[in-house]
Amino acid sequence: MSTKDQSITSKTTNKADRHQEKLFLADVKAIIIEAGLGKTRSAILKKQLIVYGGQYHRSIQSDTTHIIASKNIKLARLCTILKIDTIPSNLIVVDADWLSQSLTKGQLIDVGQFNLVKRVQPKTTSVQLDKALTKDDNAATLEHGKKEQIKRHSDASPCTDNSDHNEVPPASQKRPLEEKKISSPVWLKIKRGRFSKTNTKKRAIDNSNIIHQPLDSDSDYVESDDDNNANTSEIEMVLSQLPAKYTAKPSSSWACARPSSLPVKNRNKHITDILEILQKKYENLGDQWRVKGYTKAISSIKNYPREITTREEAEAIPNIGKRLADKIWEIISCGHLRKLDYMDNDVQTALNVFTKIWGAGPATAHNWIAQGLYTLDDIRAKAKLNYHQSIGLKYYDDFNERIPRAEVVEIEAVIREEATAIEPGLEVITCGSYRREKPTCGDVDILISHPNGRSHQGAYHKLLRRLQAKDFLTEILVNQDVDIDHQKLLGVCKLPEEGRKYRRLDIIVVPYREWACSLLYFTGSGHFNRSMRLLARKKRMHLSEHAISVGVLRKVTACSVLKYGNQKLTRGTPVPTKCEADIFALLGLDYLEPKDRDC
DNA sequence: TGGCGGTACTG
DNA sequence: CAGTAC
DNA sequence: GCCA
Repeated sequence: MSTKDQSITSKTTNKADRHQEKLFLADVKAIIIEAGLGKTRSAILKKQLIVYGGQYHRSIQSDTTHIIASKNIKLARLCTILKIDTIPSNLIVVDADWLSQSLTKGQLIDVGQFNLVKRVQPKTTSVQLDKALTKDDNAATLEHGKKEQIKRHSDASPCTDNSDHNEVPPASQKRPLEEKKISSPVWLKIKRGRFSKTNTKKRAIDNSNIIHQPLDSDSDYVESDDDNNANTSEIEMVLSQLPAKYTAKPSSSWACARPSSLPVKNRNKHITDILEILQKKYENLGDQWRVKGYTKAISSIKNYPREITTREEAEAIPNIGKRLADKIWEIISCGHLRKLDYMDNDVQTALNVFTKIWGAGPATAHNWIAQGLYTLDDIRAKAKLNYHQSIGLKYYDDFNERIPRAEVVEIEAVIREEATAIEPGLEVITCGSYRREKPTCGDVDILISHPNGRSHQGAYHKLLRRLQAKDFLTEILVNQDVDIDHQKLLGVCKLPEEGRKYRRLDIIVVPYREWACSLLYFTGSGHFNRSMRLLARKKRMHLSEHAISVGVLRKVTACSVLKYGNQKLTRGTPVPTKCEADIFALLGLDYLEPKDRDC
C-alpha cells in the first residue's frame, strides 16, 4: 500500500518490453472443452488465449499443459470428449473462470481454487460436500453441486485479489509509463452540467427561523434524558399533519431503508471488479453522473444474492439498465470486457495516482498529463501546485493509508481533552466511517457541539490554537468560519510519538439544534446520505447537514401549501430534531444503527 | 429529456 | 468562474 | 450510467 507510487517513478520502457509483458499466457498450452461453456465463450477464450501468447490444442498432445472446462462438467463426460480413461497426471484441469479472470487481470492468477481435478480417480463418484471441500482431497470432484459452487465463490477472493480496499492496481501498474502526448484531453469534451448552477448568492446559512427546542428561558440545560425518543411527541405531531402518502414507510428499494448487509456476500465479484475499473475511468474523466450511475449499479450487484447468469437477470436488477446489462453479459460470457483493452492503461494509471493527491481532481490530473507528466516524481519536479496540492503531495503516502480504529481513538482523545479543557460540557464525537464501525478509516471526522445550545461558540478558535500549540494540528487546509455558530476545519494532525503518520482531520462545530442532522450527515455513508436526501425530497421535505424541513415546495406551484406552526413557506419549515432517530421517524424509516448505514 | 445535494473554499 | 472537497 |  505504501509503495504504490514507486511503480511509476521510473519511466524507461520500450514497446518490446511491453509486448513481452502482455504475453502472460506464454506457458499455457491448453485444450478448451466447449461443452458447458458454450460456443461463444469458448471461442472467445480461445482467441484471447492465443492473443496473449498461449497455445490452443485441439487434442491432447505431449506438451499440453491445461484442460480448460466448465466447472459444471462431469468427469465422465470430460473423459468421453477427450477419448481417454483417466486424466493424465501432468495435465491441469481448470475452471474456465481461471482463464477469464487471468485475462481480466492481465496476468496469470493462482490456479488453486480453480483446479477442478486434483490427481483424479477416473471414476465419477458423487462425493460428499465436506469431503469435496477438503483441501487435500484427491478424489476431488467434477460433480459440483450448487452448494459447492457457492462455497467456491464465497472464498474466491483471497486468490483473485486479497485486498478488499481499492488497492487493485491496474494490471499494468508495475510497468513504467511511457511518454506520450495526448492529442486533445478527452475529458474536455464532456459536456458540462447543462443547468446554470442556480445562482447561489452568498447566502449565509440562516436557520434563524428554526423552531427551537423549548430551550426554556435561561436555564442552561435542555436535559436530554439520554434515551432516543425524547422528541417523539413533537415528531409525531408533525407527522400527524402530513398527508398519509408522505408518512408511509418507504420500500426497501431505498438504500436508507434497509440495513447495509453484512451477511450478503458479493457473488458477482468478477463483474463488479470490472465495473469498478470502468467506473474509475469515468471518474478520471470527470463524468460525475456516469460515476453515480455505476456506483448505484455496483452496489445493487453486490447486494444481489445469486450469481448473475443471464442478461435478462442482470437487467432486472434495480439500477441496471440495458447498457450495463450488455456489459455484464459480455463479462459473464467471455470473462472480460473488450472495452477495457482499449483503455490507455498508462494514462489511467497516472490519473489514478494523481487524483489521489488531496486537492487534485480529474481536471488537474489531465492538465499534468497533457504537460507530459506521468509520475509523482514528475509532479514533484515540474508541476505547478497550489497550496492544497503541495500538502497533498507532501503527505501522499500517509494520506492514502487507512487509519486503524485504535489510532482514531487516540486522535479523538487528544481533541476531547483539549475541548473539554476549554469548555467542560462540549460533546465530542467521531463520525464518518469510524462511527460506522469500519475497521479502518480514511480520515477522522470529529463533530463538536454543546448541549446548552451556546457554549460551542468560541470554542473552535481556542481549540485550534491549542491543537496547534502542541504541534498536533500541523496543517490547516481549509478553515471555514461561516458564522458564530458554524465552523469547519479540514486539516492535518499527527500524534506526538516518533514514527506516527500524518492524518487527515476534519473538525466540525455546530449549534446543538443541528446536532442530529449534523451527526447523521457526517456519519454517512455518502451513498446513504444521498438516498436519504432523495427520499426526503420525495416526501416534500428537505434534508441537509443543518436541518430537516417539511412542506418544501421546490417549484412554486399553486398547490396546497403545507403549514407548520404559523409560518407559510416555500422553503419549508425546519423541524426540531433531538436525535438521529427523529429524522428516521420523520421519513417513516426504521432507525438504523450507524454500522448499518454503510452502503 | 432532464435530474441525479448543496455549500464553501481556493485561485 | 472552474475545480475540489465535504 | 439509471430512472421517471
